Amino acid sequence: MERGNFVAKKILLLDGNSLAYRAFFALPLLTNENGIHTNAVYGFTMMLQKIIEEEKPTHMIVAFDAGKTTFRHKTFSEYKGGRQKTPPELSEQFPYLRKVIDAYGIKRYELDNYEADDIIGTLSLEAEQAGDEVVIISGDKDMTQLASSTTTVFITRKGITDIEKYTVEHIKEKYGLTPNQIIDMKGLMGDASDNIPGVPGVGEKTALKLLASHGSVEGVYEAIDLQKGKMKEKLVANEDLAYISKQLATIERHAPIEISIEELSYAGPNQDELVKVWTELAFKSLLEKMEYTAEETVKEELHFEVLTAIDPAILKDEMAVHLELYDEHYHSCDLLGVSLATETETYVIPMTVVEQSEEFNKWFKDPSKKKFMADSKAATAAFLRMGIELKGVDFDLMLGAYIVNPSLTYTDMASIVQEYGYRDVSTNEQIYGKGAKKKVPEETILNEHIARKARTIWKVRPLVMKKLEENEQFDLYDKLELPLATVLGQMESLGVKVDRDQLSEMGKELSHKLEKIESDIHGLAGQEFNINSPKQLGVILFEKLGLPALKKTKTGYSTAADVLEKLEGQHEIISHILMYRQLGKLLSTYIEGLLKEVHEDGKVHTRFQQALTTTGRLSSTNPNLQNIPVRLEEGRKIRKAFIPSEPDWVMVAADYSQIELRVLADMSEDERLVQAFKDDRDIHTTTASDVFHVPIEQVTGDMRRAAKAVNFGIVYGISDYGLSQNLSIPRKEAADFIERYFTSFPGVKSYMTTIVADAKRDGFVTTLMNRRRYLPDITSSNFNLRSFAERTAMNTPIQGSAADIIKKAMIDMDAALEREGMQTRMLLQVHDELIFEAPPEELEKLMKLVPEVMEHAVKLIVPLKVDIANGATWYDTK
DNA sequence: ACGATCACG
DNA sequence: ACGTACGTGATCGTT
Repeated sequence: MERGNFVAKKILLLDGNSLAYRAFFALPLLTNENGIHTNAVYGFTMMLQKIIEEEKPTHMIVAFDAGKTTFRHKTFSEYKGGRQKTPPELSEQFPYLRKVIDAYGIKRYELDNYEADDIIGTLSLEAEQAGDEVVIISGDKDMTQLASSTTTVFITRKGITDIEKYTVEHIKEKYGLTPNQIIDMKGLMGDASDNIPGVPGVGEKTALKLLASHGSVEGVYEAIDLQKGKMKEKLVANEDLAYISKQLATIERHAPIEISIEELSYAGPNQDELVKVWTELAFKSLLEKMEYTAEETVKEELHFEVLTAIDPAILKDEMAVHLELYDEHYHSCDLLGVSLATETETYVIPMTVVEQSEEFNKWFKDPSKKKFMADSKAATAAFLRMGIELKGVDFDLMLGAYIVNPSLTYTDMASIVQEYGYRDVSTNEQIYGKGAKKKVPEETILNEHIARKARTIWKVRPLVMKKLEENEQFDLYDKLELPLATVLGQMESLGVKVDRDQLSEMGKELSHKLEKIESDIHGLAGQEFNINSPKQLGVILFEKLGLPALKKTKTGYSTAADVLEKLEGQHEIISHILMYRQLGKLLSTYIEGLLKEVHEDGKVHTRFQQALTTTGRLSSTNPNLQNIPVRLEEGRKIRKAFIPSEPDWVMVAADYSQIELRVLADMSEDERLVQAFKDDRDIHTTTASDVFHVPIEQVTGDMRRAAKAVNFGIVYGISDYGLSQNLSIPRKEAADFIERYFTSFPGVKSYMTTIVADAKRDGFVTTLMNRRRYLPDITSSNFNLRSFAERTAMNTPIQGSAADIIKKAMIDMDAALEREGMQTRMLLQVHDELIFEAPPEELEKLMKLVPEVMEHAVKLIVPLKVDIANGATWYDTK
């Protein structure tokens, strides 16, 4: 942490492909309990552990070869020819290898048309010119050509952890050559493994002898007359091959890489991620070793004071404040204590002291006293349980870190701050344990943990702020996410009233229906079995009843709804199973599940996850109130149980109409799409009319349905296969639809092309409010990974901008209700809609106010449109 | 702990 | 040739 800029860099450049091959062939073909081969990943990991420990790098990267062909193939088409295909046992390990590297927090890089060598050659040159110390690690001796006074090349011997270090001196000693002459050696002797020919008949001995007297390939041919006999013949006959071979063996040191040394800084592994991937791979010995070292980690000593009473003098204008919670269920869990920190002081305040201190409460709700926190929404909601108000939140560590990179998982504070190189705080798991063994530790341990958290916030805040500024994301963070946290905290605390009797009544009815359907199914099957078990159901349908198995999953037959629907005409049992599934889902998830979540106040208090999705959307848990049924009437009835919390009040629901397509219109500036929204036309019908070249009046239901699917596809990052699946049509036809769509909406097409190109150039995409998502796979040579990243590049700006807009609307709405002095309460957000409860006397005003505010949350080149409805229950807001 | 399934936008 | 629509969470059965 205290590492100053004056400390020299030590840069480790690893050749990923070469090392993976080495590890694969050096170790026996290990298989873990899940049947995955792991030897290459294991060997690579062991090597990584050792090298990090011994070399203590400040910067690291693992470079990979991209694709099958490189610029070298243009020179010599047989380059690397005759090489055996990568064994599948090794190929399957590459995804895990990438996961391991990511968990270590090490950068990965690959570049179309170039090999790992070239990336490393280019980076090492950059480092050399800056005077930095470099270590290159590979299994390929070619790399030794890169050695210099500041660069050492480590080549793995036999095993993978056994290493030979090639310095300039070592190369001189061993071959009598300079690093540059290694290339000449390859030119003369070739390299069987890369299918570099060299001069036939010239081996290492001869090559070294020739170079000793002539210095280089060029030198040998300038003095060719000094050779005689067979040797001269061979050399003369193969002069071209010698030069080509030399060229092939030369590592490119000016590859067009879009990454610089500065971006490689290495801050150590993300322990949580490492545990995850090692568990997946079943690397037990490494896991045990980590637990051992985790406890050994030495933290900087911290002095703090545990307060039994609060002297107002310690409460400053700016303080880090942390509320420690026993678990993530902050609407119900124990509150374990509060800590405060400034530059010089750290305090721990037990909850009993907090509760009794009027001074603290006053300071806490004073908006001019700036609080730096880690999860201000949790604190807002948890303190509201005790009737304590929190105002003046000026920093939120979790939100800041999330804005900087939404792709990371924010499990606890230790994992967040590790991203910023800070390690002086334990993970919650280390302090409380996990599973059945979880418990509150003795007071001294607990207090230190809590104290360290406030200290951590204070320490890491400037680093997060700097990142936000650098990325021009401060406004997104400060004007959007931070104020939203408070709004969300209040919404969660308010909760939504649930009519338990209504749910129980529906549950009874459903149970009876399910019993009946169950016995019907068993009757039709001729035996009893568990309908909920896809395995047992598969056996009944596809073996006993002999129905055709149309799709398979990893584990057996697929019995998913889309598969069963295709079988509906073939056996009476199918429709019963579909009905059983539908009703069973309602009963277990939405009746029984929901009832379990109702608190003593007769309300459900969801938690909106604000730092979770990669696109910027919220998510909702315990219970999830963002997926309450609506599409089918039976399910929709569940919404009758969501009622206002005051007598005679009403529920109000307002949703954005086609917000994602409007965002697309805005970003693509496609003329026809923009005009369609300006004219307030039905967008799917308009699309159908354009794509099928028929007047609006002649658009049939099926045409509109197809157009709607295409519009969805466009938003998702279209592919012909995806569309064909959705519409159950041949892929060719789907491709044709897409083609016609792009002809009609050329602006959309060029937007899609541009956004993917931008993502390739920048490594990330952005939304309306400058939210970022990094897409490292966009340059991958793996078709699947790359395609996925490309679709994400198209989808994230759309989905994420829509998320930005409704978040802004929520903040504006909260302010509007406050400003108008209204009693109406905002309760829920469901991605494109907001749900309120309101007293009847405010209804008329509200029905105007909400659309007004939502439609003007941001200004796009197309209008935003909001539909609003009210009723006695959520069900009735349609 | 994980995959299959299905609920939502 | 490759094989998937984007983003989530809860429940169930199986390992």
